[in-house]
Amino acid sequence: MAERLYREIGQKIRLEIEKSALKVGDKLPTERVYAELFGVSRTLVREAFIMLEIEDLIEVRKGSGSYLKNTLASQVSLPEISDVGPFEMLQARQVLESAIAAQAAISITKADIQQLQETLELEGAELNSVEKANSADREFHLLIAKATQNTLLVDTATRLWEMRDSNPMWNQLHARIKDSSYHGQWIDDHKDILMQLKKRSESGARQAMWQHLENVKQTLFSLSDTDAPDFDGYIFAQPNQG
Amino acid sequence: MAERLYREIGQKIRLEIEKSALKVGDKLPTERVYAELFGVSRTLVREAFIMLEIEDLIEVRKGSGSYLKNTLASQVSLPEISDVGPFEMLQARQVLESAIAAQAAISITKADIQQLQETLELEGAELNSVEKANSADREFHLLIAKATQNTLLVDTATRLWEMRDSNPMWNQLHARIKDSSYHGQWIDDHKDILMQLKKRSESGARQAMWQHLENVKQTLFSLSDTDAPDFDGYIFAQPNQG
DNA sequence: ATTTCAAATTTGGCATACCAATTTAGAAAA
DNA sequence: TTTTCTAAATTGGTATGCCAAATTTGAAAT
Repeated sequence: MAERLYREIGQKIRLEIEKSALKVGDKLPTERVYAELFGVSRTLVREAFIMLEIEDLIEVRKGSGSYLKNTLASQVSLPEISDVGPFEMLQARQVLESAIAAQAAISITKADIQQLQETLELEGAELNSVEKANSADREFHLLIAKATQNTLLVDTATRLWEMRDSNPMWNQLHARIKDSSYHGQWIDDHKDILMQLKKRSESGARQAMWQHLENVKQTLFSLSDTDAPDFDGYIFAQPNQG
Repeated sequence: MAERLYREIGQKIRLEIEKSALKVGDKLPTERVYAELFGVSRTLVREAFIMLEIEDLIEVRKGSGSYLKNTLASQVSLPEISDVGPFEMLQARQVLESAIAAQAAISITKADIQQLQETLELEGAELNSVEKANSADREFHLLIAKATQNTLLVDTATRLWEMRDSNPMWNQLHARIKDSSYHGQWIDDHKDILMQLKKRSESGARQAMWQHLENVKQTLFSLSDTDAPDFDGYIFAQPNQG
C-alpha cells in the first residue's frame, strides 16, 4: 500500500472524533495525547492535523488547542454518487455545462482564451497517455467554468468532475472512448467550443458544448451496445436542443 | 494576521512553481532547497508540501522527490460559502436553474405539474408568514429539479438552496424582499414558469426562470440601493438571455 | 562497448528537543 | 469574598538530526 503515514493518522483521528461524539466548537485532545494514543511522534499527529485543517474539519490555535470546525457529515462528498450511471451523469453535464459555457461566453477574458488554447494543444499532444489526456480534458472544462468568474459555477463544475472521476464505471469506459476513433472528434468538439467562446457567442457556446456531450453520449452508447457490460436502465429522455 | 507559517510557505511555493513554469509531471525542487531558499527549516517546507498534496497539486514520493500533479489553474479554492455574495449566488442560480427548468419541460409528468400547482397555491396563501413562504418557494424550485428525473440535477439545485439558506446576508435580505410589494410579481413569475412547463416548452421554461431570477436581482438591487448595507462589488456582467 | 550490481548519494520519513503564545493557578491585594 | 497580577503549566511552533527508500554512480564482469 505504501500510503503516507500522516493520512492514516488523520483517518484514525476522524474515527476518534466520531467515537467521542464531538460537536462543532468542541476542543480536541492535544497533539501529544493523540501521539501517545497512536504510539507515534507528535510530528506525525501534527501533520495529520494540518491535513484535517486543510480539509476545513478542524481549526488549530497556537497555545490554546485544536477545535472542531465542521461536522464529519459535511466532509463526505455525497455518498450515493457511485450509483449514478454514466448516462445520467452525462445528461447532467449536458444541461449544466452548456449553461455554464453560455455564461462564460459573456465574461471570458483574453487570458482565459489563451489558457484554453494551451490546454487544447496539450490534449492533441498527449493522446498517447490516457491519464494525461483525461487530465487535460478536465482542465479544459473547468477553465470554462472559471471564465464565468462565478465561484458557485466553478464549484458546481468541479463537483461534477469529482463525481465523474470517482465513478468506477465511468473510468472503465473512459479508457475505451479515448482509445476509440472518436478521439479526433473529441478534439474537434473542443475546438468548436473554443471558437464560439472567442466569438463571445452565448448561444453558440451553449450549443457547441451541448453537441460535444451529445457526441460523447453517442459514442458511449455505441461502445456499450456492441461490446460491453450492462448499462441498461441508464437511458433518459433526450432533449432536443433549441 | 497570525496565519500559520506553513500556509505562507505553501503560497510561496505556488509562486515559485508559477515562476519556474513547471508542467504537470515535472519534478519540484527538494524540500531542502526550498528550506534554504526561504530561510526556514525543512519541517515547515514539509508541512507546506503536505498542504499542497492535500490540495492535489503535487505528489510526494519517498526517496525520489515531489512532482507537479495538477496545474495551478485547475486549483479550486474550496468555496467558503459565507463570502459568496447574494448577487453572485443569484447569477449562479439564474444560469443553472434556467437550464434545469428547460430540461424539466421535457420530462415533466402530470403528477409533477399537480404538485407544483399545489405548492404555488400555498405560496399565495402563506404570504403572512415569511418563514412558510420561503419554504414554499424552495419547494417550488426543487420540484422543478425533481421533474428532470436526474439525481445530479436535483442534487445541484439542492446544494444551491442549502448555500442560500446558510448565507446570513441573504436571509437578511430575503425577509425584506418578501415584505416588499414585489411579492405579487414573485408569484406571477412562478405562475409563468409553471405555464411554460405545462406547455412543455423548453425555451419558454428557460426564459421564464431566467426572467424570474432577473426580477429578483432587480428587486434586491433596488432594496440594497436605497436602504441597505454594503453590497458593492457583487455586480456581474448581465447576460442577455437568447 | 555493454551489462551488472553494489556502494554512495540523494530524497523524503519520522522522532526528539527546545521555543513561544496562551491559558491556568494561586497568591497577594482590595 | 472578590479582583488582580504574576509565575507556572499547557499547547502548538519550529529546528535539528538520524533513518529508510529510491536513485545514481562507477567499477567490475562480460
